[in-house]
Amino acid sequence: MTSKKKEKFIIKLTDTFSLSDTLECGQCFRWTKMQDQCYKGVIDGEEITVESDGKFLTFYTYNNEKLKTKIIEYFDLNTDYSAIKQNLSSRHKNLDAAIKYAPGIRILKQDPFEALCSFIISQNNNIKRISKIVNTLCEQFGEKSLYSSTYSFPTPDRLATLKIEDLKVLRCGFRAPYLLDAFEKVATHKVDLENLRKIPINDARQQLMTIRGVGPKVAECTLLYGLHRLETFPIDVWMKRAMKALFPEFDPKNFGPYAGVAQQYIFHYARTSFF
DNA sequence: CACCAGGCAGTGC
DNA sequence: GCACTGCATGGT
Repeated sequence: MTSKKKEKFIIKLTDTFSLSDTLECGQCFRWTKMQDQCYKGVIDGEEITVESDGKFLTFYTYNNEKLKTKIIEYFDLNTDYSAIKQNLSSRHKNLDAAIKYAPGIRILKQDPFEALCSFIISQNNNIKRISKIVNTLCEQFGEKSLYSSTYSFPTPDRLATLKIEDLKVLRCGFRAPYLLDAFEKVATHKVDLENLRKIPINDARQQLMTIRGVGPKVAECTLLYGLHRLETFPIDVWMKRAMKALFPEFDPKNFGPYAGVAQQYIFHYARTSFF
């Protein structure tokens, strides 16, 4: 490992933002908490340490300032969340309560392939073990960072060369064949992830669900967290409980074009406060 | 020991 | 269409 010092960059925040709520609300699996409001992770293959006091977002990286643009993009800092939250708050008083509970949450713009694989792994699983499996996948098949011990998320081409026995080290059980099918379909462009950004949402859902092990929930999470399709609305066990308790007789359609953002506030509220 | 965890595929009706 | 079940693994 080369000894190289990380450089420091500062981004001024212009809207409500919570680093911890954004990274710990269940949408991502590869960030490690270093201390309060300080996390280490990987964006676009580069190890990054990020901290925030809510007014500034400070990051440390071995790369140059070009990463600044990527980080602003990753944390979705150019989107007007006050407008989105205003839109959502007016739709239901309990949604307003969920938003006020953790108003600094943003929907990350993660890599779509990483999101797809992560949420295939997430099925019938818990967040701690999902993180463990995703990190092992990176350590086993990703590229090691030049200056540190972190690994990038492996490429579809690399993963498509693997056989079922290669995945035993992941200890991901019945999900292994699902991952293999995702690797193959993405690598061969039978499922073209980038194309899913622009096509009609139901076509995108159908495309993803041609992959074994990808049902409505995993497809929805891939579209929301990997492709920033904010109109999607992943429903898992927590969301079912929350909908029943907080929004009886309320159709998810009524959450409008930012239903995915609503979902994230409700999910976090349900999981950490309400029940 | 049972039951659960950000579901899904297979089966039976 | 809808209800039910098994599924790998690790944690309570």
